[in-house]
Amino acid sequence: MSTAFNLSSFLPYRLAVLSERMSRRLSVEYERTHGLSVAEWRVLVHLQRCGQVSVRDIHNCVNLEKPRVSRAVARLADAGLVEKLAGSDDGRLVSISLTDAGQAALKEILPVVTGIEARMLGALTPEDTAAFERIVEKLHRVLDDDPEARPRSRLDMSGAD
Amino acid sequence: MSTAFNLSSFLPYRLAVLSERMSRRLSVEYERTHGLSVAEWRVLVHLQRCGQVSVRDIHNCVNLEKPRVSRAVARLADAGLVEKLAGSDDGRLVSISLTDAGQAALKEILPVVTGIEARMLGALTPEDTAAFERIVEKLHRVLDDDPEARPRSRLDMSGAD
DNA sequence: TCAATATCGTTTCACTTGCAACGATTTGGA
DNA sequence: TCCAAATCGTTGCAAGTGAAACGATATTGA
Repeated sequence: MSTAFNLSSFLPYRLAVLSERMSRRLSVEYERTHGLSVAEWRVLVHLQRCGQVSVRDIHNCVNLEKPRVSRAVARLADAGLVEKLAGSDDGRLVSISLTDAGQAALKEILPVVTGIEARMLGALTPEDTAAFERIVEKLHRVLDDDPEARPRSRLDMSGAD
Repeated sequence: MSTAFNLSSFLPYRLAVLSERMSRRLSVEYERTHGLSVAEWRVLVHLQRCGQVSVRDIHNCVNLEKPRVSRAVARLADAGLVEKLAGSDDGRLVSISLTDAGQAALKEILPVVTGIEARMLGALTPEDTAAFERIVEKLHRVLDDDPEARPRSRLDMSGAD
């Protein structure tokens, strides 16, 4: 009775369960409509935002391991949603960008996905949303100070620079 | 400029990134010290709480697919941390319980893991913690009403019964 | 009673994943 | 200049994963 540990109120577990459920809900959507995986979805979104980027850039920005990015890009290129160009000045770099088909796909997916997010956010009060931001950031900060934790990618830093 | 979608402020993404980082931080701990995976860790914890249970029970309670539970239990049994007994009345059921070694392992791991959690919670004010609970529950409720979302396991229901 | 159905745990199969190693290219220093 | 070290993207490999199928056992209904 001293060691009564309750998994269902354990912070990391609660976060994992909610996150998995939410991610799954979304991925069902773009998997069914466009056959995209989570990694591919993230790559597309990042490309729309940043134009021409390298694998390394994507890796640094959307929290995906380098091989995962490489494979996601390869699949997207096969599907014609993305274009890979040999780097001009630096021969090692690969310049990745959206094709018209890729832009069209995103244009279809984005409203659906943001709609689902809106339904979630709609259940929260403005104070909730603000609190959520604050809490997520605080938890990240704890991990930032923990040498055993993975560093967080730059893009996930919330202004605190 | 109309479709300026920012992944890093997208709710499901933010949740996924934080959750992965936190889970990884924890799993590093019990992986290094006891060679446990996330699934195995969850099974152990559930057993400590519920005594003798079946695979199905675990599956329903700790958000793991059935095959994943089955394999986690098999590995734990090989490692001697868990005991599998043929069901007495119902021949299909398997009765799974902690061995002494399993209890000992948990006794070692739990303080470390709860310590990490405490460091996280320590960064939050009591209001933050309360808000977090409330927000997580609200988001779950939205998914509960979504027929496309996975149902949530009973144990993850927060009192709202 | 006995066949049809449901449930339990395991296994098969195809696929994904991360780590490490690799070849190719570039950079930096002797 | 030229070789060592670093960086980029890819791939080999071993392990993990989910969906579906499977054998075994229980339950249900005629």
